Amino acid sequence: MKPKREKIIDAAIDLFAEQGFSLTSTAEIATRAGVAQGTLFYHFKNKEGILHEVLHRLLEKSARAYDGIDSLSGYAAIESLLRSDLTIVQQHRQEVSVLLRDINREADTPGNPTYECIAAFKTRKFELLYRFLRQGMADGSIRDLPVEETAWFLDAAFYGVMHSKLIQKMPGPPDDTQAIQFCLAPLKP
Amino acid sequence: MKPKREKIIDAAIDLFAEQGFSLTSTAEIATRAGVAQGTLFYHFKNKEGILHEVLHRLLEKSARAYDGIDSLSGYAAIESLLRSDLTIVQQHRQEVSVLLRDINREADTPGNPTYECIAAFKTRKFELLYRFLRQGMADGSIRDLPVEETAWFLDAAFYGVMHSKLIQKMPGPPDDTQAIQFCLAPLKP
Amino acid sequence: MKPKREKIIDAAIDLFAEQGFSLTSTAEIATRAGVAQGTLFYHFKNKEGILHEVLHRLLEKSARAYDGIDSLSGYAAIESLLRSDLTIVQQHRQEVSVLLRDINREADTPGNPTYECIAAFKTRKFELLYRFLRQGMADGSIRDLPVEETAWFLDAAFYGVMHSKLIQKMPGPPDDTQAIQFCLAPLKP
Amino acid sequence: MKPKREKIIDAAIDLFAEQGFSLTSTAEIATRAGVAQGTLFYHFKNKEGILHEVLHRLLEKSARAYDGIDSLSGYAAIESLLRSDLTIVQQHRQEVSVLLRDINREADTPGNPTYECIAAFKTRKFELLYRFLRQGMADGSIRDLPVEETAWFLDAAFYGVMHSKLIQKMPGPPDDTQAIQFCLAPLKP
DNA sequence: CATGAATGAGCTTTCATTCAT
DNA sequence: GATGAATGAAAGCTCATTCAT
Repeated sequence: MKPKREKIIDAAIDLFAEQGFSLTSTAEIATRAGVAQGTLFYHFKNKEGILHEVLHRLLEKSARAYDGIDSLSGYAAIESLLRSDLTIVQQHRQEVSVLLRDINREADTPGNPTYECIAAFKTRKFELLYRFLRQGMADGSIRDLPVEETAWFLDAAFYGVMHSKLIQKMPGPPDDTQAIQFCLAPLKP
Repeated sequence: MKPKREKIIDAAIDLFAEQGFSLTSTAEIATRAGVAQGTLFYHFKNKEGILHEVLHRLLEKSARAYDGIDSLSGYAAIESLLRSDLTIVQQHRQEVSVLLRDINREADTPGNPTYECIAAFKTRKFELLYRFLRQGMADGSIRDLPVEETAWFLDAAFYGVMHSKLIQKMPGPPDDTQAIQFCLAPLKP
Repeated sequence: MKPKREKIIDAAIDLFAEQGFSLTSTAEIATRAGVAQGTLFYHFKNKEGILHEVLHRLLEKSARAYDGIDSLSGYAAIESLLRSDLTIVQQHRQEVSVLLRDINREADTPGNPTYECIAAFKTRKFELLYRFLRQGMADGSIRDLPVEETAWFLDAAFYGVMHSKLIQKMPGPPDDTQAIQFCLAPLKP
Repeated sequence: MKPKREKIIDAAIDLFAEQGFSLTSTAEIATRAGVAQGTLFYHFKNKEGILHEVLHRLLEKSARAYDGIDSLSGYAAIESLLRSDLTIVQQHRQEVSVLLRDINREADTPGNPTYECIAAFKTRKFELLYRFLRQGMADGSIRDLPVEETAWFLDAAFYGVMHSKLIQKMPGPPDDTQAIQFCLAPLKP
């Protein structure tokens, strides 16, 4: 049988994804996981600790997935980066939903470990976006644009697309490939 | 002096925008508004009722602002629509922050009046997007694209841009005009 | 009918005196006071706040009672001071029990308002003890002794006597007058 | 290496002395002792059991130390008895702190083994005090006083002195010899 | 001997809401 | 119109203790 620690995480992911962090009670998590309330606090420091573990795992994996991207045209690298994110989303719909819901969450203040976790990931992502954008402008695969603002838009648009799809569940979304093409449209020379 | 009802709404807007709905207590609203706790429930059915009024006013105004848009090329109409939203954002930063924070909020379920309010606005917005996109493809100002998916993207990207700016407060955002150009890039023939 | 705030304090005094602060639950206080649990936290910031009010009132009264002492021989002044304390004890057995029990209590750390309250009282008491001891040595009613150490002993011995009587409930205590004579024995010329 | 049982007791003594019994958790004891939580309950029936062992050892030793006192003037015997206690305090500051803190503790009710332990020690101590006081009054080294009340005061004053010094940590204490002289002052003929 | 995962009763506190005035 | 005292359900969390290994 799965260890109880994992059962807690699984239950929490589902509940956080459906209802958000603050509307999910620890009692609910315990019930869904099939463990006693106290067991949550044996395995995790507090409720926040469960969220942290979920997001930490997700962001670690996301960041590692960026490592493979390389030696392409700048445009193709950007495209790969978005595809990499998309793959994570497909594999971890629920966890990503948790992230999207609670990225701008309560107590999400510098010093908070989860905040730092997210900030570190964002920093890494923007480093790559900057590098690839510059590379693309050099190799001609991307047209001339202000690097910082463009990276900002790519991140924001991708966030919006994922949020509309996973959280707001707006009907009639484009398929993933097309969504990426839309986001990348401003880069085309 | 301002009627207490308005003072409550003003207080609630600020607090919801800063902290989100669920982290703001009714006691906090009462204190900030300078009224007694009971007064909130004299003027509003419940806490949700305050939020509803805030969002209702905002969405009414946003929808009315769409009325002026007309008789342009399809592309220019879409651009006007986004500019209209942008104007609202500039005039009502705080209220928009509330909307963005809590659009995917607790109890946001069909039947809930606030949900219906948002749904009605979205329906109206998409109607216009569909019409203008078709118009633009007919008049040649927009290249040939699947209407529904494109509208979906425009809405999602705009949401992402506003969220990054107002809620996540990501550094280095493009200015408003450029942000709109980025969103509209896929439409260019 | 007594206001609920007072009923809470009365209930708390009895329970704290019997069981000590940390072994008394807020549920118990509420039940004994005949109010709902939430009512405690409407009237007091937290459980500690109730204790603070109890001790604050007691120490204020004790300190005020010192004001009458004056214009006697040093020895008689010291005696009056101990009698003053004794009168408070007789009038407020339960509250004094709370103080004796929890004077060396949990979280009783500088900065804590209750701690400061007790510290201020002790400072006042020692000021008087010092003054009266010096006066007594000058007027010959007290024999020559190191002032600081003697005051320390008077306070400690009186504490011990009250503790044995009220908390430890040791059998066979001397009557109050005799207890005071015992404490004062070292002062006799 | 020390057996784990002893390491647990050592850890408990320190923690109980610093924080008191009820504010010290078994988890804390286990950590400080470097053993697993379960190990506590292998060696002791429950948390109370650890306290019992600590106090039992201390009181045994204190009582044994009384055995040497004899064949002196009554006054000298009383003085020896207090000195004996003082020696124990010097050798076992921490354990004595535990006793002073928790002598009037939770669940300290007849029937409780720790209570009986303390009661037995007190009985023994008072037997000696009575005997020595009578002896002193007979041999003229102590002036005529009611035996029971005087013994009561000696115990209470000594308790107060130790409490002020070890627990309340009042500044400016007399040295040990002087403290004893103060306590004994009422006995002087 | 010793472990440590697991428990569940109990704790203090928060808070939206009610209602007599 | 407005108040504020009062409520009670529910929250997150602690902790002594048990038990299979």
